[in-house]
Amino acid sequence: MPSAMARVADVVEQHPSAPLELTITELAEQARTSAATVTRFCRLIGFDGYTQFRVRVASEIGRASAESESPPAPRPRRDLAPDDPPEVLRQTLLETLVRALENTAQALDLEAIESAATEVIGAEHLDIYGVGDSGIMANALQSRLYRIGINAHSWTAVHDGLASAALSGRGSVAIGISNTGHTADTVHMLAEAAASGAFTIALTHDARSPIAKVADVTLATAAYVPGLRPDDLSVKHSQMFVIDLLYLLVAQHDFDAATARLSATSRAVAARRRPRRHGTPRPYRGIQEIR
Amino acid sequence: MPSAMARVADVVEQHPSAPLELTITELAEQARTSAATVTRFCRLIGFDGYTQFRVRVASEIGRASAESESPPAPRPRRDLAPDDPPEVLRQTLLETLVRALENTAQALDLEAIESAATEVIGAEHLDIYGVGDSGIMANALQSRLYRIGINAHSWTAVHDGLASAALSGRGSVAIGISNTGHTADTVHMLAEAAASGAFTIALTHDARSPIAKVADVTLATAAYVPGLRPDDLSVKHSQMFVIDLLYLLVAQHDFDAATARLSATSRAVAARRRPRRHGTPRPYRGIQEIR
DNA sequence: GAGCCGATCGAGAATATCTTTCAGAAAGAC
DNA sequence: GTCTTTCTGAAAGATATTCTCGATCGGCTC
Repeated sequence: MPSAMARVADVVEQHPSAPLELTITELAEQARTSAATVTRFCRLIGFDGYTQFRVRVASEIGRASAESESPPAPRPRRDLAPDDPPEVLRQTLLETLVRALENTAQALDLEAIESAATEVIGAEHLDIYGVGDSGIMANALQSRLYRIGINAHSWTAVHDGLASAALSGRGSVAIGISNTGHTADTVHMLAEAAASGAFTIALTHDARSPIAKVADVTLATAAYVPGLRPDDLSVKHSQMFVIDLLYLLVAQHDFDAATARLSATSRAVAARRRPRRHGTPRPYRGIQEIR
Repeated sequence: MPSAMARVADVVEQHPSAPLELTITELAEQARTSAATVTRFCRLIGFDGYTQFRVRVASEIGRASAESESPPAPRPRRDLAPDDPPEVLRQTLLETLVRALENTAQALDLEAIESAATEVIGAEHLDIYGVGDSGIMANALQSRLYRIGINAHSWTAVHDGLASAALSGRGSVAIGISNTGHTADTVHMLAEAAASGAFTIALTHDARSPIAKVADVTLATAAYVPGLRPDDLSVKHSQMFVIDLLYLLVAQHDFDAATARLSATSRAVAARRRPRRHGTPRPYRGIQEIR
């Protein structure tokens, strides 16, 4: 986030009720910036302007105070600290991840993911690019899609990926995965695929990053996050959530065929299993929630 | 109350959220009166003006909605259905995953994972086994641990894994990942490592499965789930949660060294990035939550 | 019934608040 | 290095809110 706007964010974070008491000009002074920047800040985080932002803040504060009066004391948001005992670590991690998933679900552009799913369904050829950690995600997506009959390939090395991208054409679809959206290799592969005529989909945290610029459709894996770092644990969960949903939308398209194929792969894998100790394996029943 | 003001009061009573959405002029129109009267009305009931009144109304509404939601509508647990519209799919998936994470956190044996972390920290040699989808998780864990200085290898092919397992000995640690706990290859690799003298850790959904029997420590990724199917989307999130926590516990052990190493890998990767468009990259500050 | 008084009201002026525009500065791309 | 793009605050512009003041109305007294 640009620094002047970040200062506004800081002030709001420090004094959540500031927007209620201050005019836009006063708030701007607090943040050592101009009213114009405050307006821009409100826009950036999704409001029409300062007034709407203020209304929302007021409503949140009302909500928070109502909740704080009722028993379940909301623990303050905590960072992970090096000397946390395991119980705290577990709880903090859980809360962080749950919040990340909720944010991701909230921010996800359903139209974008639907159109991505439509393209994937109609694809004659599907490449998935990702390097490093995102390469692992690329593999996960590939293996999942493959199992429901989508002829996907995942490429985690730039040379191989570029070769495949060059072979793309009309009817091809390419998905590039990059947390930061700045990973040169991935951007390169996706751009090459686009140049060859493929429909391109970017999966990234930053909807304004280079990879988003070369993509026809961008799936943001979370709302804007300042200071993203490569080891952020929640990032993977967010990415996987988007991948899950994409997979479900694709599988939905031809539900019966997808479950039949899953059943077949399941049987094939079962032969490599040690027998169960009790009960008989249940018949495959389709894409459902586990209990 | 004078009649014009009473009309204002009526409008507000009928549509409590009206002041949030309407300007003072619009609200005045609704009440068939003038803006001046609305201001007088706000004064009459004790506010400085329309803006303060609006803030208070927003806050009250937030409070009310918080209370009405208070028991966060325990929506009946839903399965994913083939004809769900995307909004429902998103929400159902979110709820499913959140529940899975909560269950996993709840069921996790902290002592077990602490002792696993201790062994990993002291390991001279660390093998991670997993095939299929669990192989992807094995890779994810390996890459994470490697980056904080744990000399880990992941093996996703049984022959290679067996070779490495055979080379294990005292001071070696082996982690086997298998959803079902019945994957013959993974069980085989872990058993071989155990036979060679390695300390063995199993990561599985089923604490009573074959893989758990050959392991010194078993980390259950959730309570026992009958009828596990390979495409269950929540399984990966649960596994990843356990992996995250294991990683954090290991990283905690030597926090400074871990962050220093992460910083180094981060810098190395940065060279492969396209430069950022604005702002300077923040210095690496350790394992913290993202905002 | 006429005249007076105070309460209430709305129109428009005055002010405060918010948004947009614009041009310079800074950062990034090439 | 140059050329873009992005970010920023100042000031203009637009809008929203409040204030002023004269008009209206109902009730009261004479």
